[in-house]
Amino acid sequence: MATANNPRKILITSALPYANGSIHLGHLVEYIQTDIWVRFQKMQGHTVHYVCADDTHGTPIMLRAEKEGITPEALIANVHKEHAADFAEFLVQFDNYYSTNAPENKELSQGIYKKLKAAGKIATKTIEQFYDPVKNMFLPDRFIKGECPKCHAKDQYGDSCEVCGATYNPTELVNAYSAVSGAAPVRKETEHYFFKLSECEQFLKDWTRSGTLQGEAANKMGEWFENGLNDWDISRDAPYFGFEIPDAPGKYFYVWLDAPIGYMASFKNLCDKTGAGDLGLGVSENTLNFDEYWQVQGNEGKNPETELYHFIGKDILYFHALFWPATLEFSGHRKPTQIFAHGFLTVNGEKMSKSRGTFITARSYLDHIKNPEYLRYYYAAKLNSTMEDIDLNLEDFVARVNSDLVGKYINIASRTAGFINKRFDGKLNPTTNNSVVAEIKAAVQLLADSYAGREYGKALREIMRLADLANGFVAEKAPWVMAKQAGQDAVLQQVCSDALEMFRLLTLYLKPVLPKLAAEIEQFLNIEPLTWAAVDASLSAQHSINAYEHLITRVDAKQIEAMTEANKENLQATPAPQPHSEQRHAVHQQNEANLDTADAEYISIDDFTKVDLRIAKIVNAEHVEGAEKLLKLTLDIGEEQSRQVFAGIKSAYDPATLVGRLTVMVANLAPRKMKFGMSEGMVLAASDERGGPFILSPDTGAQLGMRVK
RNA sequence: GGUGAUGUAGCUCAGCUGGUUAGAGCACAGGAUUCAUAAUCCUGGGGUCGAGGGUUCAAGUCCCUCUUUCACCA
Repeated sequence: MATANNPRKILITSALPYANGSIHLGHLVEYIQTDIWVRFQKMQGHTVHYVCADDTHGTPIMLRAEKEGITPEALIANVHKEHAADFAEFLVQFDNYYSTNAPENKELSQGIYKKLKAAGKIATKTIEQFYDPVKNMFLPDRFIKGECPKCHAKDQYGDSCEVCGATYNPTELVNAYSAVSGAAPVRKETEHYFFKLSECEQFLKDWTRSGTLQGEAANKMGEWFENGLNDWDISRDAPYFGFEIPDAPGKYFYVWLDAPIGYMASFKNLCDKTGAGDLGLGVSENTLNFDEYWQVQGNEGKNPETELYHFIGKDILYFHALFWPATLEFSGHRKPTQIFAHGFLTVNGEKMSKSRGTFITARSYLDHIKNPEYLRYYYAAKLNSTMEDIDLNLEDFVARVNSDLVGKYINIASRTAGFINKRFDGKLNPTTNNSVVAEIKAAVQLLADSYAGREYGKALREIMRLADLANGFVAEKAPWVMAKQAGQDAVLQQVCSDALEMFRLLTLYLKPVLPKLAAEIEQFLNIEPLTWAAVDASLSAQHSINAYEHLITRVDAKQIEAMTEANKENLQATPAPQPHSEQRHAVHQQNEANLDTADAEYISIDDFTKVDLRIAKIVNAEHVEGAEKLLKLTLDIGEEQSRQVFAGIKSAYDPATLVGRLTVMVANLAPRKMKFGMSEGMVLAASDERGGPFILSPDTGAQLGMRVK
């Protein structure tokens, strides 16, 4: 283990926010989670670098800039300024907040691409994509709109319907049109560059199981492997805002290729800035060495000298646990030490909603609630190491902040500092060997472990339990009684000094979460900035504290109301579409390579006769262990061997009632290997949102094996 | 449709490898206290741990079925 003399060298990142919108409370879960971890590690005395950047490339940004009549560069510069200010006010303390549209990133992206190419991991393939013939550009799915094929709601996106929730391919949209020009999209061939992810399967299987992911995340990855990995489409055609691919004019890197490389670029930029002060002095201790953090060192590709951690949302696990490590591996770089995925934010138990006023931007929070540390505290109280979603319950938020922070914690100082200041001129007594102080100190390891393990909720529960003890101590000693009695001065001073020592320790424990408040308290207590090692110190004899000024105020529920009201008003002004998840977007990008070409509205009779429909008798039906929706059916269609078919009808049928029934099956469907065995056909059943599934039954007289046509 | 999660007091959440009458905070009720921007302390009411079945001497905790909510994929 690293010690204070041998600090660990840690590079930490949060996911790059897209430069196409404001930071909102959902984003902040991640940045606050990461920042707390960063601050904790720094308090431990480790060498920590926390970098991030705006993710600036891609079609949405290009089009938005055009719409606003400015260059993409101007757009992302504005957004960068806004994002940086939001993060700073929420006390998210990056060591560097950069941009993916930077020379370092261009050089690194192109360099990595060249190495992947040299390693034989790049291929080209001609694919067909939707093309806007008026705008003369290829269209990502989300820029194709039309009527929902299921409920026929107008103006739905190419991947899913926001009215009925159906998901589909853009090809299924009725009367599709380009969201850019309104023209009907046409299909057009184009050559794309692919990263041969399919060849990286073994490496990735090993890597995802090597302790780099949370258990749930590793399970999730197993799912991808079962389906087999597809090659990853990493190119886009001009016009595109991004980096041009070397030796491929008119072809650009897909934004998701250069986005994670932005982690490296931001760090590179930091190294260069840091190194500038050491010109001519050789390698100073403060000089950051880029290669030390990114090149493979040591054996087996592991890097024992430095650590690399990525904090991400569970929606982009795919990119960080598959594409990213593969990209690093085959371009000769080190891989992340661990990836920490967190869940999403809900507000009052539901998805953030503009109509309910719960789609709250960082700025709006600051305008109404003012104090960012309330949100940091509340999130921390809810956060753990899993990928579960966390809920911001606004009523609970008010209650928790007021009772925990104001009522319990700050109150300890508030109720005792007055005596010290008024009666003893700010002078403290040396701390006795107080049992409550001892218990608070004894929690140090548990708390360190909780923070390190990202179990912030557990840490804060413990801290609040300790705060309760401190208040109990004050209530028991009743200093206000002593104050009225003669000859009790020394005891009074001692009790209050003890209470302030408790307060100091609690402040230390809370500092990763509440850094600004902690700094104010350090000033009040007249002490050096608290580090984790300061647990062993104490407020010593004859130490003087400064006058107590009220440190924080309660939140008024009216502020919350005003905030949600204000955000409801925003809805009228900006009818912006609900942002699509990055995951969905990106995976559809990938699937574009696999689009079926034949998609005519009519099929010929020949097409139909290809389907061999038969009357089948259900000779057996049973539950499948481990399957949530499947029944295993044994079907007789008059052949020598009966067929085994897995059907997703468990929700509607009890197996016992099915045995003996006649139904209709597709007899010539290619057998498919499923998790529970081979499925050798398909049973027909009707269903939609009104109910189902309902399996088909032939009219009386039909015999098993008869052809349906 | 598949997969990964999830469902514990009014609200937000703890409950590790199964083990005494299921916990906390908030809210609520009663009492104490007045140092503290009505904060604090003590006591109390409140839960068939999503439903059903099973394993076990013993299950919130393990297994099966159904179901809720969320996410990813098809």
